[in-house]
Amino acid sequence: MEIRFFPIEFVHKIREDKPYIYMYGKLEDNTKICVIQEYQPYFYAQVHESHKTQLGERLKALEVETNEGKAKVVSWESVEKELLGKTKSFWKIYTNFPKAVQLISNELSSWGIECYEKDVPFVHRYLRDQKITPMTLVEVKGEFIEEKNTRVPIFIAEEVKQFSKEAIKQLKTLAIDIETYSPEKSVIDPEKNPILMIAFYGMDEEGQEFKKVLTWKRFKSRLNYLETVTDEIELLVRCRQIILDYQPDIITGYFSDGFDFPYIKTRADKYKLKMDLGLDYSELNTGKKTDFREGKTKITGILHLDVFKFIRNIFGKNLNTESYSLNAVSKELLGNKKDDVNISELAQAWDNNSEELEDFCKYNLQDAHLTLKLCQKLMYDMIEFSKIVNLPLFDVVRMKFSKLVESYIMKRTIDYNILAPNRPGRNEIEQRMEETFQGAFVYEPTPGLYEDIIIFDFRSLYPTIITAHNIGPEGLCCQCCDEEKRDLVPGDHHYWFCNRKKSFLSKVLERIILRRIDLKRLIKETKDKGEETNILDARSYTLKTLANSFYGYMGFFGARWYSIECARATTAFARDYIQRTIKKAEESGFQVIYADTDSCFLLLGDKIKDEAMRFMNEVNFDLPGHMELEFEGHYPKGIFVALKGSDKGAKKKYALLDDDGEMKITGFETIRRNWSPLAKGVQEEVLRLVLEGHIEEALAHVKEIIKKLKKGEIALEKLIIKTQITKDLRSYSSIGPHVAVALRLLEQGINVVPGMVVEYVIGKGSGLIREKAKLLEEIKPGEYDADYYLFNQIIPAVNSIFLVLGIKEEDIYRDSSQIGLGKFF
DNA sequence: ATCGAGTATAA
DNA sequence: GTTGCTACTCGAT
Repeated sequence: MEIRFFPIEFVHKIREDKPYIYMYGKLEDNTKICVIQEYQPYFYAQVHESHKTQLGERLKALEVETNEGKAKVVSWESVEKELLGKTKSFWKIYTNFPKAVQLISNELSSWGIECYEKDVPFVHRYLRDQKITPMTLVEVKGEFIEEKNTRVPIFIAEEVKQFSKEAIKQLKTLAIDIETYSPEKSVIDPEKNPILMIAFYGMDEEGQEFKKVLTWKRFKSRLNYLETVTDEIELLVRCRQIILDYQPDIITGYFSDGFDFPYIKTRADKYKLKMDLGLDYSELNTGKKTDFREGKTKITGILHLDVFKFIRNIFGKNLNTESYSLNAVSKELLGNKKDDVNISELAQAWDNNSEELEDFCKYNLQDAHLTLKLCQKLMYDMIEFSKIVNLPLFDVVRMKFSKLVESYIMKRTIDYNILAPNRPGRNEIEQRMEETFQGAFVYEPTPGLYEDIIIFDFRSLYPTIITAHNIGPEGLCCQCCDEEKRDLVPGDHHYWFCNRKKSFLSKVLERIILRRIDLKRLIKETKDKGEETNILDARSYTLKTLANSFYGYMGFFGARWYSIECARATTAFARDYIQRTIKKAEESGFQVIYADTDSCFLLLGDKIKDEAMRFMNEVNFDLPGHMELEFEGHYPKGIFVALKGSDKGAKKKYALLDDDGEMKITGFETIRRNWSPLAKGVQEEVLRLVLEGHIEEALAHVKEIIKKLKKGEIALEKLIIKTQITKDLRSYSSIGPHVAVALRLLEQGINVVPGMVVEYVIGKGSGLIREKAKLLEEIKPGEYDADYYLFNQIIPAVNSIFLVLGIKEEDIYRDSSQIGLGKFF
C-alpha cells in the first residue's frame, strides 16, 4: 500500500541485525506514524588499480570488535567520482552498521588508504541519497507491521519518494520551562536542589491552547492552570505523564538543551524515575557534553527544538537585541514586555510558604508562553533552513553557519557526482589557522559635516564576485586557459581562476543567487496581489544568509572546501571593484567622501540625482555576472568624526539623516552595548541636534545632563553597563569589571555561563574600576561615581562630535559645574 | 609608559 | 564563517 506523510524526527537503529532509518512524522490527517526503511551505510576509499585484488581479500577478512558486535564490510563497488576537479575511481564500501563506517575506515587509513565521507551522519546520508526533504510530504510504498516497544504505528517502506515541496503547517507544539530551588550564595546544583515548578504551554493543530503549571507546595491561589502535587517525585511523574498525554510533535524550550532537560534528567535519575518519553519508550537522552561539544537533548519521535540555540547560532545575526535572554529576544521579536519577578527571591518565598509563590507561577508560565510564541514565530525560518539543506530540523537549529553552508554544499554533491573533501585534521587546522589574508578596503573620510550625500552599494558583493569570476579551488591556476585570456586576480599575487569550466562551488552559489532572484519576483507579485508572503520571506532570508556565508566558509579553517586563495581572491576583486567605482565617480565629477567594502558615499554637490543615477548605470554596464551597483539612498545631512587625538577621519563611524528626518547611526558608542544608556542617550541627542543644525542646543543639552549627573539625579538604570562573559570565568587572565561582577554573581548561586551578559553600575569610591563595579541590587540611587560617568562615558561619547564643529573639551565643561573639575584647569 | 588581552562594532 | 577598525580597561613589563 501507499501512504503519504510528513517526516519530522529521525533516528537510526539496528532491527533484526540490519540498519534501519526511523522517520517519525504525521499523516495528512495529523495521525502519528513512524516509517522505517532499511539502508546500508557506506563510505568511499581511493584504491589504486594494482592493489584491487589484494584489497578485496583483506576487506573480506576484516573484522573490528565493538561492544555492539563485529564491524564488517558487507560489499563494495567501483565508482567514478570527482574530487576537487579530478575524476577518479573509488570504491564505495558498505558496512554492516552505521558505526562500523568509522571503525572500518580507520582501519583502511592505517593501511595507507585514503577514505572519504566517512564522518557523514547516517541519517544525513540517507536523506541526501533518497532526496527526502524533512517536514514536507513524502510518499512511501510498503506495509504496516506489528512491532514491540512503540507508541505509534510502524510502517515499513520499500520505496520512498518526495511527493510535494510544501512544508507541514499543522504542528502540535509544547513549550516547557522549569524553576528550581536556588538559595542565595550557592551555585546551581541539580544534584542537590529540587525542581520547584514546571510550566507547560501548548498549542495544537487547531490553535487550541493548553496551559499548566505544576508545583509541589500548597498555597492560596485561584490560578486555574495550577496543579499541586505532594512532592518533587510526583512532580516528575506528572511531568512525564503530561508530555505523554499531550503527545506534541514538537517540544520547545529556551536553552532547554543546556538547562531544563539536563536538570529534569538529573532529578529523575536521582529518584530512579523513568523518563521514557520517546515514542519507542526510550529515555530522555541529554547527550554527552564535552569541552568542545554542547549537550543536546533528544526525545525519540518528538522533535525537541531549543529556540535559544537557533537564535544564538543563526537568527540572532539579524536582531538588534543586546542579549539573547528570553526577555530581550521576546521584546524585539514579539514586542511583548515581560512581567518580571526577581527570580533570586524564589527560594526564600518557597521556604516561607509565601503567597508570592503565585507570582512565580505566573512568571513560570509566561516564560513557557513566550518560548512557544518565539518557536512559532521562527518556525517558517527554521523549516526553510531544514528544507534547503535537506537535514532534520533537530540538527539544523543546533548548527552554526559553517555547518549549514557545508550541509548545503554536501546536498549538491549528489547532483554533480562530487566527492566531499575530508575535514581537516589537527595539524591541518593548525596550519590553516596561521594563514591570513587581507580583507576589505575602507576609505579614510575627512572629518566634517556634509550635505546631500548619495550612497551606492554593491548588492551581495562577495557572492556575486565568486560566481562572476568563477572562484573555486578546482580552477585555481588552471593550465587550460590561454595566458592572454586569463582573468587575473587583482593585486600582487599572480594567479587566476579557470574561465572555461565552472567550479562546483560557484555553480552551487549561482543556483542560490538565481533562486533568490526568482523568489524576489514572486514575493513582489504575491504582495501586489495582497497575499501573505511569510514563507517566501523566510525562504529569501535563508538563501541570502546561505549565499553570504560562502566567502567566510572558504576562509574557515574547519571547512571541507577550504581555500585561502579563493577567500583572498574574493576580497581582492572586491577591493578592486570599489576602488574603480570611486575613481569613476571622481572622473564623473563627484566628490567621494567615504567607502567601505561594498558601499560608496558621494556628494551630490551642484549636480542632480539623475546625474548620479547615470553614473551608477555606467558602472553597471561594465559589471560581469550578477554583480550590480544599487542606489542605497539620499541623505541631506551626515557627519564624520576624527580619530581621538588626531585629525584623521575615523572609519566605520558616522551618522546620517535621511529625507524623512530619520537618523542612521553607524559605529558610534550609541549602538554599543558596553556603554551606559546615559552616554548613549546623550550622544544620540547630540548627533540629532547637530545634524539638524542646532549646535547651541546640543551643547546646552550636554551641560544640563552633566549638572544632573553631578547632583546625583541620574536614575541607576541609565548607568548600567552591559558586558558579555565570553568564556569560562576561571580562564580570564585579566579581571575586568564585568568579570569581577560575574564572580560575585557566581557566589550568589547564579549560573554564569559563557555568552551571559552581566550588568553593572560604577559606584562611588576609589581604586580600580572593577572594584567599584556594582550589581544593581548592591547600589542605592545617587551612589554612583559621577566622575567616572562624566570622564569615561559622557565626554568620550560627545567629544569627537563637538570637535568636528570646533568646540573643545573645555567648552563642554564651562559653566556646567563648579565642583570636581579642578584638576582639569 | 607601553603592550597584549578582552569587549564590541561594520561590512 | 571572514577581515577591518576604534576605543576603553586591566595587568604585566
